[in-house]
Amino acid sequence: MNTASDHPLMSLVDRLSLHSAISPDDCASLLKLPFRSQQFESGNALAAQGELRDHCSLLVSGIGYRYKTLSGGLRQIVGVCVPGEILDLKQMYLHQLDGSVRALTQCQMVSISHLDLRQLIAKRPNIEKLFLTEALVELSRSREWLVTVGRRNARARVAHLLCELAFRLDGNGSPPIQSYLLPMTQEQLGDALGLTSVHVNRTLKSLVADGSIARGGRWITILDWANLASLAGFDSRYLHVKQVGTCAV
Amino acid sequence: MNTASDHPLMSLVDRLSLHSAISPDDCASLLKLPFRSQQFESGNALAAQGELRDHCSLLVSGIGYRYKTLSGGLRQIVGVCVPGEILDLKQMYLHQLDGSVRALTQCQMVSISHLDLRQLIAKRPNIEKLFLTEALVELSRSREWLVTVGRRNARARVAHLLCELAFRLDGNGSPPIQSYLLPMTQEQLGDALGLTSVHVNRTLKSLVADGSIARGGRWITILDWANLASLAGFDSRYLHVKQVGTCAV
DNA sequence: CGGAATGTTGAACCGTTTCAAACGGAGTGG
DNA sequence: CCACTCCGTTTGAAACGGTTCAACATTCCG
Repeated sequence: MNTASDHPLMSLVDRLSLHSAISPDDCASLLKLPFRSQQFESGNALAAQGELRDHCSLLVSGIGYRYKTLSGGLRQIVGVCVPGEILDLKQMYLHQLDGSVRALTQCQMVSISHLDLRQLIAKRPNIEKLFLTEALVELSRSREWLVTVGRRNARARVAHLLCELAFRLDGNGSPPIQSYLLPMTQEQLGDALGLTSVHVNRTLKSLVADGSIARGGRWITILDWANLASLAGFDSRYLHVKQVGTCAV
Repeated sequence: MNTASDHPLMSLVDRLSLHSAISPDDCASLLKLPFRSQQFESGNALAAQGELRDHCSLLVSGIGYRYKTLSGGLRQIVGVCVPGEILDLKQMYLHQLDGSVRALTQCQMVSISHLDLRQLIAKRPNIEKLFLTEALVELSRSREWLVTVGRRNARARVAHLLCELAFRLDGNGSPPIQSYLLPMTQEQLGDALGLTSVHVNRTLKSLVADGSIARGGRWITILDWANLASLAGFDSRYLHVKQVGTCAV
């Protein structure tokens, strides 16, 4: 089900092909890009250092999160990053970065120079179209997240995030996984959902109480997908994943 | 200060050039696109009808808003649209639309066929780069909005939106305007900020009470920009507007 | 083993919502 | 010109969802 290959850039190809058709030629030329690889421990900032300034960062394995910090020290997590995502496209096109990215789990990241990427795009403009498509999907996720935080109550917020993670954590467009290791603390869940870690805790317990999920440590099992999804108001279309499996919701 | 031209597509060129450099050739070829124009009254859905299905919609004048509706009837406004914005790029690249757009004021909209646009892009790939840049700026705004709704209290939320509107409503990259007609009802403000219209009302009054703003009907005057911006935690960089004026904040 | 980070629980508190009623202005028809 | 209606705004009082603070339990990790 997953494309078998240990080439780091294959993660990018896999991800792009979730949302668009990608030609063999485009794929081949992407895989020819020069890159430098780095490892990051959980909790560290996912950012290229020093001489890699004019580079794009690609998350190859592991999970990360995007966040912004308020002056008062409050933090809002604005996105979860999965393998194949380019972490700082914005910097390449806008020469300015707002927000930061950190590793939730141990991560492998790859740096590709803007120059190489621009040369590739000049030769194969379709690559830029793929990037645009990715940006639009990310925008779509961001807007749904906004709905979650703005208009859903705590139970629906937590449920919605659990549903999204079930779809995204294995990252190959298959139906939602039914059981997974939550990659974030309850405090991070709170920062993502606009809640307190205390209230996230109580909400998780209430979801367990009515049998929607089961929980062992950070291990989440979705016991009743239909119930959880309806409670969350979850409609997977906003993820814009070309359905390959047989997933109703 | 505004580019003087009554060609509808000039609004697009103006907007694109807020965030990127745009060559005279690209500009000229954009202006040659065939289009069809439509008017919409305040409150109406901004969407091309029937035979204009495979078209992109460009907002030429007026203000609109994007929103998503929950099953329970609750609504979250996820963006404000100003002239020059393409309303449904997503549909062109992802063949699927989530969310809707409505007119806040009377709007002029122009439709451009996907086919024409694709042909233009094939000839001038740089146009796609401009669209990508726009999408990234919109993503940036969407994330800041998420911070607003997730982690700011009611006063900061309202203040932040007022600051953003001061920057965007006249739409040509100049310093924030100090006085403007709020294009939305308090209920719409609430739907945008994840608040109740009742509480928006009280919050506006409290902003008036401490002298940050003045208000006459829907007319908003920012009396103390520094105060309002600091109260909101507003940092205009997320708008990614190439500063032309002399604006500190 | 010890210490730090994360998770859990209770009780009091507070920002925001809810509900309900009244007010104001704009537009319409008599 | 008045009466009427509609829509948005304003105000008050009560209720609620979520926060805060603080203490304790647990897990993780060196």
